[in-house]
Amino acid sequence: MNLKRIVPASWGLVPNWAKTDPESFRKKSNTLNARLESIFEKSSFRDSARDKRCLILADGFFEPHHEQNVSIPYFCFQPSKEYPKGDLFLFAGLYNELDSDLYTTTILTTEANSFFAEIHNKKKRMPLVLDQNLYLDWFDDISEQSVNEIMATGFTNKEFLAHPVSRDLYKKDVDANKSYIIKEVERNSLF
DNA sequence: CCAGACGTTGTT
DNA sequence: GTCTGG
DNA sequence: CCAGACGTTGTT
DNA sequence: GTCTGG
Repeated sequence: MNLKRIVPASWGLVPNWAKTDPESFRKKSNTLNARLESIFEKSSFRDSARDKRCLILADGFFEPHHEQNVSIPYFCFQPSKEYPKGDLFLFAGLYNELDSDLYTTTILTTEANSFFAEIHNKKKRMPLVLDQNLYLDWFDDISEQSVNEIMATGFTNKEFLAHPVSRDLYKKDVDANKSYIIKEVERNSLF
């Protein structure tokens, strides 16, 4: 049985071979996300895909919705009875240890399901939000095949909601956690 | 073969 | 360290 | 996203 | 026209 614990990690996985100079690695390579279709092939992710899988806590995220050549950010969240404005969920991700107790991490992305394809209608990708029933399996010492199986089928069945938010989100240095940012904006919404 | 990348997303 | 690109 | 390529082979 | 690279 693996030990699981919640630890802080910096966003942007740094693989072992780049540990000597993480800053220059991150300048050249954006590892904020990893396409799950290729994590076992990419040199930056392969080692972590084998034995450093993790889950990342969140209560919402933004996806761009394109309409008439303009991008409108949508706040996506998972309401529950207890937390109608957005309950916690877990992204499937990979991590690596830079130094003792200093971690870096990345969030897996996959082809959007029908709900997220309507929102993220250009690239049609979405983060892999893992089904509760697979949290433990994800940490196990499992084969590449099993990992692929979990990734292919493991997106949560719980309902997501989404609403448009201010384009201020795209301004430099804006704090996406400010309440006005996640507030729904008035517009002729598709949803 | 050797040099260079190694990654994803899409606003300003 | 290993793969990709020229 | 926009600018630029759009092709193949593999030695010293 | 479409893909690739930055």
